[in-house]
Amino acid sequence: MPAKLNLHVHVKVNSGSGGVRIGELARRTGVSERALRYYEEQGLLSPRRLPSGYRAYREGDVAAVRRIRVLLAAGLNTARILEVLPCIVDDDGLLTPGCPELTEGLARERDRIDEAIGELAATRANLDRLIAGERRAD
DNA sequence: TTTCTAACA
DNA sequence: TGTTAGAA
Repeated sequence: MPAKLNLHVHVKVNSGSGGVRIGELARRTGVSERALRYYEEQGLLSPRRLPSGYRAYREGDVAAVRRIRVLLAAGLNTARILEVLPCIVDDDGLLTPGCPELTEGLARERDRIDEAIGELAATRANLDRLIAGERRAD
């Protein structure tokens, strides 16, 4: 039998209400309200405002926040995420580079991390020697 | 009760 | 990012 690929096209658009408020979005994503407001400041989210001044998020923002978290966890800063987001393809939670140039850019981010790891490893080695009371050979 | 902005013992 | 004060 052919591979079973279940494509849940949850086209669940907004419920009739005015939108998701920050408290609920925070609960549903596990991200603090503080962080959600920060993402907005960085241009990563742009909820509309209710006459009360309260932020009204769209249902899709739940997934948007998850994407942001994945990217942050990958070491990208908010500025980088802002420019990279439009090239990201989200297949039900699976994020993949949508543009070829993005893949290259991310590979360089990885190299940058490798360098950092190398420097930390060297620093740790120096610390080990210091702890062991190793004496220089001169 | 919830959210908002602004600011930091 | 957390936390918090003061207001709506």
